[in-house]
Amino acid sequence: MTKPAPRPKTRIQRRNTGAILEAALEVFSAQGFRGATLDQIAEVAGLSKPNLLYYFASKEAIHLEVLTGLMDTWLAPLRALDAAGDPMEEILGYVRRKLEMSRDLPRESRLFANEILQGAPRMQPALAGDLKALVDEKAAVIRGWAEAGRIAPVDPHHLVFSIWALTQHYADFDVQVRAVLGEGHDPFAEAEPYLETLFRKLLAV
Amino acid sequence: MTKPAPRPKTRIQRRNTGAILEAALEVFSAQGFRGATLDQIAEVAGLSKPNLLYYFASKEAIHLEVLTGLMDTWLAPLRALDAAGDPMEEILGYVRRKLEMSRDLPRESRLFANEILQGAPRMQPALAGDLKALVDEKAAVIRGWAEAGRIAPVDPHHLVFSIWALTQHYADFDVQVRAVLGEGHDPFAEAEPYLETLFRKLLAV
DNA sequence: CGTTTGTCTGACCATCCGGTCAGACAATCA
DNA sequence: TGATTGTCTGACCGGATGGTCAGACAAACG
Repeated sequence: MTKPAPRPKTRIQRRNTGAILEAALEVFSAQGFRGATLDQIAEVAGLSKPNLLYYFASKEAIHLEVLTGLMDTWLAPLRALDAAGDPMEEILGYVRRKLEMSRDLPRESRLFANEILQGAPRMQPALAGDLKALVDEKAAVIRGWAEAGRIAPVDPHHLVFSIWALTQHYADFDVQVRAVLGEGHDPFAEAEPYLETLFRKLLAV
Repeated sequence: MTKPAPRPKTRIQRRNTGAILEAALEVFSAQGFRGATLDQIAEVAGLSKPNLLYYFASKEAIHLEVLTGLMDTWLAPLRALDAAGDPMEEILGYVRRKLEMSRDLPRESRLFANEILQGAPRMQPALAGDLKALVDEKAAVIRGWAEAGRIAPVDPHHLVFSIWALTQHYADFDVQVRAVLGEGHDPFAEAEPYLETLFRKLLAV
C-alpha cells in the first residue's frame, strides 16, 4: 500500500492514532512544537518512531491534527453561551466552565498558548475564520443584553478577552502562580470565588 | 587568553554584548529557547556564530543573561506601587503601567511567557524567591488598604494575578486578539478604558 | 489453506545545530 | 616599532533529529 494512512478505519488504526495524538498532546504542550521530538512522542505512545510515521505523514501533520482535533472541545464553553438564558448567569457560567477547563485540561490550554505565542503559524486561518465568527456572534448577544439594560454596558470583545486571560492564566502560568502563592494553596479553588465576584461587579447594572 | 570573556570592559565588548543580548531578545521571544538558533541570533546581531561564543559561554548563558537582565525592568511597575499613595490611583496606575509595557515591550512579555509556559526551568528560583517576596510585600499593602476600608475587600494575590493576566494577554496573545477583532482596531487603546472600568468597579467600596 | 491487505521495524540517511580550535587580524601600549 | 593583549573567523566535529525504505510479520478473508 502507498503512504497516506486512511483515517481511523480498522480497530488497530483507531487505537494507535489515538495513542499517538494523546502522546503528542502530552509532549507538545510541555515542550512546544520545536522542543518536542518524535522519539519522545513515540516513547510516550509506546510505539516506534517509524510506526508514528506510518500513521502520520510528518511531525507537522501530528501537531496540526492535535490542534484541529481539540478546537471543538476548546470552544464548547463559549458555544454553550445561551442568548435565551439569564445574562449574568450565562456569563458567570462561561467563566466557571473556562476555569474548570484550565484546571482539568491544562495541557490543551498550554498547547494553544504555545501556538499563539509563536504567532500561530499553523492556526492563523482558524483564528480569523471560525474563532472570529463565533466570538462575533456571542459578542452580539452580549451587546444585546447590555443595550437592553440587563447587564452593565461593556465592550463585548474585551469582555471575552478578559475571561480568556483570567481563566487560562491559571493553566498557562501555573508554575508562577504556585511559586508566588507558596505551599498550601489551591489556586483554582481560590480563583473561582474571586472571579465570580469580579465579573458580578463588572456586569451589575 | 582563556575562554571566559570578562564582563563589559572595553568599548568593543560593551557594543557587542549589547548587540547580542538585543538580538537574543528578538529571537528568543519569537521562537522560544528551543526554537531559536545561534545562527539566527548571530545574523540579527550582525556577528558570526563563533564570535557570539567568544562573548558568551553557551546558548544557555545568553538566554539566562537576557532573562536576568530584564527582571528589574519587568518588575519595576509593581515596585512603584506606593503604600503611601491613594489606593485606587496606585492600583489603576499599576494597571496602566503594565498595559503600557505590554504595548511597548511585547518581546519581553513573550520571553517571560515562553519561559513560564515551559515550566520556568531556568527561573524557578527567581519566582519562588525575589518575585514571591515582592508580591507578598505588595499584597500586604493591598490587604492593609482593604482592611482600612479604602478599597473593597479582595484577595490581594489574585488581584495581582488578574492584573498580570489581563495586561500581558494583549502582548502574549496579540495575534489572536487582532485576528478576532479584525481590521481597524487598536487593541491597547481599547483595552485601557475597559481595564480601568473593570478595576474601578472591582475595588470601589 | 494461501493470498491479500495492513502493520511494524532495524538500519540508514541528510541535515541541522551547538560548540571547538588553530590561527589570522587588529588594537593598545611600552 | 615590536610585543602584548584582545577580537574575530573558516573549517571542522559529534550528536540529535526528522524522515525513508526494504522487507519481516500479522491479520483478514476467500
